[in-house]
Amino acid sequence: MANENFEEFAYTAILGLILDNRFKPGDFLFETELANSLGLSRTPVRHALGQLVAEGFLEKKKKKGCYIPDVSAQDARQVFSLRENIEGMAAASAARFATDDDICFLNALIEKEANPDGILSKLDVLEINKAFHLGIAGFSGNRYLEHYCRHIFWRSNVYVFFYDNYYRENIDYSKLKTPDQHARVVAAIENRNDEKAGNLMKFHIRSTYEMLFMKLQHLD
Amino acid sequence: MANENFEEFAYTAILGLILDNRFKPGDFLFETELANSLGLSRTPVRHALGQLVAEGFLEKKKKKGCYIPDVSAQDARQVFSLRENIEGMAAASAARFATDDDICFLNALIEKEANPDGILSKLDVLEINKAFHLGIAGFSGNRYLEHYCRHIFWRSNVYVFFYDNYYRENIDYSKLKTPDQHARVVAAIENRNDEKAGNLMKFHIRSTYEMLFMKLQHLD
DNA sequence: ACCATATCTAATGTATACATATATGTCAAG
DNA sequence: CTTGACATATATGTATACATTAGATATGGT
Repeated sequence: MANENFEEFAYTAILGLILDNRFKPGDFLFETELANSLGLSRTPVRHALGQLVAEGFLEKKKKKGCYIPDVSAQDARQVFSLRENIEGMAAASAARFATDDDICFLNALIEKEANPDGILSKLDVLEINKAFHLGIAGFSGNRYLEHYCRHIFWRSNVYVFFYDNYYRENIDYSKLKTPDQHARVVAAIENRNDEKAGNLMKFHIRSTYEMLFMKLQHLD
Repeated sequence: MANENFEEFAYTAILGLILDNRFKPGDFLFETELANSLGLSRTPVRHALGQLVAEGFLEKKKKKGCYIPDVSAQDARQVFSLRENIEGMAAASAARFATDDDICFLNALIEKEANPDGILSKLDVLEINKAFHLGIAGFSGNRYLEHYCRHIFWRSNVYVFFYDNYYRENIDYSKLKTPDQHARVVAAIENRNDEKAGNLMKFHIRSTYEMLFMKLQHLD
């Protein structure tokens, strides 16, 4: 990945800024400002913003700009209800189509998740979580389903980033129940039990949502 | 939608060209060429292509360009298997959340479908079909699900346009089984039977796929 | 004839100048 | 004090010129 171009650089850089809590929901991301701060022209920045909008990570008002999507309890319900079903499908499909290599990859992930060398930074956790969810999406063997997973994953992460405890306080991640839930999904995939894999994934996502739920009450 | 800008115009225009089979799988879509033929500069065209790539309609090679993904029996399977589940979800959701007005709208559609005044042109059929599927998507009450429905609907229509009998020969549309299947879905929604609505929609889409299936064999 | 290497070309990648629309603020009328 | 028309600033939308590079073609040594 040494030869990434400015568009790709801008894309990851902007994503990094968002994950770094540099913006709050509703904030606009100005092309000019980003271009200056990244030392680029507006062109690649604009392209990157377009991708982020297409992927659902940002929203856009015509002739106004891109902004961090506004959050509401109702929106969260829609997002997570859909994510539950979409990723449930992906996990079930992965249980049927994942190769042995794919499953090794997932097992390596949950091993690192449960027994990390050293403490996991927030960025590490994001990386692992992303690899897990998008990995399974990819192993579903359906490129369109993978695409939807990617979209709804990022969209729901707006909530996770801003309301999940782990991203606000310093908690020992490996002690949370998330790694265990991940492990059980992978086990079901390894056993080629598609129905169980789907249901465990749905449960995992619903569990994440319910953890956020109380913190979202005030949004209604 | 009178005030759409050039980026949106380019987006729909390019989509139209693809659905019109103006390119064959593997063909590159050149920015310069499209810009000239649409009477625009490369900038909005490039943006539109970026969206289409982000949405999975096109693929892209760095520094080379965007091209039509391979059409194949396997791809059709992926598309329709996903569409079945996505639109199934939407129909089930619509059975719970559609307003009485929404249901009136759907009933008017199936009435026009079963008893058209005069013969229905291919474009009429497309229009009705679009209104039915995207209508239900909208009545699901989930804007993200609606977005996915819209996407997979158009993507699957690449196959429908070129392999469905109705679009190749002159058949009396109201005598096909499609209108009846539509009607039964609407009835289930009207009865607020979400599970049945979902299953009937899945059946309808699977039925469409199976009608195409034989004609797709040679693609493998 | 074959393969490696140099050259060329056409399309993408990037910067920049300019056009246009939205939001905000000002000011006068009610 | 509120309201509405109008001016203005600012950020997006668009066109265009230029830079870069992947792939095609030509070249030349074996």
